[in-house]
Amino acid sequence: MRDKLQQHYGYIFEGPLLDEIAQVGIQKKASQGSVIMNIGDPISYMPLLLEGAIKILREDDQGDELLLYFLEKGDTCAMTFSCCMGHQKSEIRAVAERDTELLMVPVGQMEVWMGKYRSWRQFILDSYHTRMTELLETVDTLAFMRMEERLLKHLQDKAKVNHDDCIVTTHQEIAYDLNTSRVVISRLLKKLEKEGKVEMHRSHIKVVDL
Amino acid sequence: MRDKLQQHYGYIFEGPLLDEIAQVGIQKKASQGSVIMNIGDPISYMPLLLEGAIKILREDDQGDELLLYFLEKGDTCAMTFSCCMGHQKSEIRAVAERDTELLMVPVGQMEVWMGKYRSWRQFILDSYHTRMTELLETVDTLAFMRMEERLLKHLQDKAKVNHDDCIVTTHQEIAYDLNTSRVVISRLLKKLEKEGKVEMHRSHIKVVDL
DNA sequence: ACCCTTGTGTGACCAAGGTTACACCCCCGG
DNA sequence: CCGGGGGTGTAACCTTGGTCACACAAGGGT
Repeated sequence: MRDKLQQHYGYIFEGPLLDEIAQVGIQKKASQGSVIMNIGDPISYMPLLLEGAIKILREDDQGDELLLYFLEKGDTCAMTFSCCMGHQKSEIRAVAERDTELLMVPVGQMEVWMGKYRSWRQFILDSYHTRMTELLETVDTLAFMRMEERLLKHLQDKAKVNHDDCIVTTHQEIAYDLNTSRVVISRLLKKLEKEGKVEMHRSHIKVVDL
Repeated sequence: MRDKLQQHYGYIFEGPLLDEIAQVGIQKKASQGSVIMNIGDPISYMPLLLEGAIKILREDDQGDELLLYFLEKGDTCAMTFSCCMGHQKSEIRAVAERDTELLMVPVGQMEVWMGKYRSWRQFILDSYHTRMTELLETVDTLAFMRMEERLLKHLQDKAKVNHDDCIVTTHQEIAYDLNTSRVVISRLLKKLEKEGKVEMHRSHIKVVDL
């Protein structure tokens, strides 16, 4: 575990901080599809990604879902800081996009390290910046793109985050992520296939146009 | 100016920091409708709002606009920090919603105060948190609400930020903010009027249902 | 080999909202 | 007092995407 910490965070944090993280951090594994954090959950730990990928979802009161963005190793969930300061409850859902290893740090440490380590402050600010940018991109997507473009972008993003141009999923799953219906996704996928941008097979899709 | 600083930021920042801010800050006035910061602008100052209100807009490459949120006195533009760390260029446009007074702080100071003042760090994190929450709300609006609801929400938000249930604007302006067309806004406003939620007059709208 | 579950394809239809075109009204300036 | 520009109302039409219904196909278990 210390290896992976060193590997993904070694160039960000100074030695003593890495030691502290390793000391207080609780290792956790999440298998693909499992819910790591749900909307309304109280937040007591902040996750650092060591391995794998996570997708962050938003849900409204009718249960409609929307994918916000993916997190990869080296990332953390800036939303969590946010929540530590505010309502203390999660505003989002985090689901393991594939098998994932996390290091859970008690939120109390955040404050302490904030005063103690310059690199931690920088890390927090960087995370906020990255997350802000991702959220902005999400807004752009929703505001300015049509469903067909959103779909293609989603497939490309998903391929990137899994390092595999072959996406194992169903039309229904995609429909949930994009907050639309299965029929619409089937329709548009067909269109994208005719345009030569994807290849469809049962339960998996190959993205040609990456 | 020092009065307003004390008034709106006095309870956040300690005395010495207030002094420093007053010392290096450049006072600036922006009259209603003027562009305070544009997309692509290099960022060298961070604005603190002393008086008035600002609206933050996003634009795509086709020139389509979308209002992200409003800022009021006591707020700052978290996007600006973001930009200070990243591309150095503004990702958004800021327009004075009404006559506004700003205090422009050189971005170099941010780093310095970050190490020096605990209250400044807290302020920056709080700002990020608030902005994050607002952006999330924007996403919700786009993803889950229909145009009629978005319109009503927009009018209510605008009324709040201007402390006036009577909104001076045109249908075209609203259409720009919501990234739709004037015709659609006229149509929906008529509907809202019939439902007793607003009253329409030439060049101004009264929000009944606040 | 048969069923059953899960995943897909498709036609028909509907609703929201975008587009075009044009009439009209208010108000201000000459 | 009349001409013109900005603001608004509305009909007609189109496109996108959401809904419903149902057929069919692939693969796994018994």
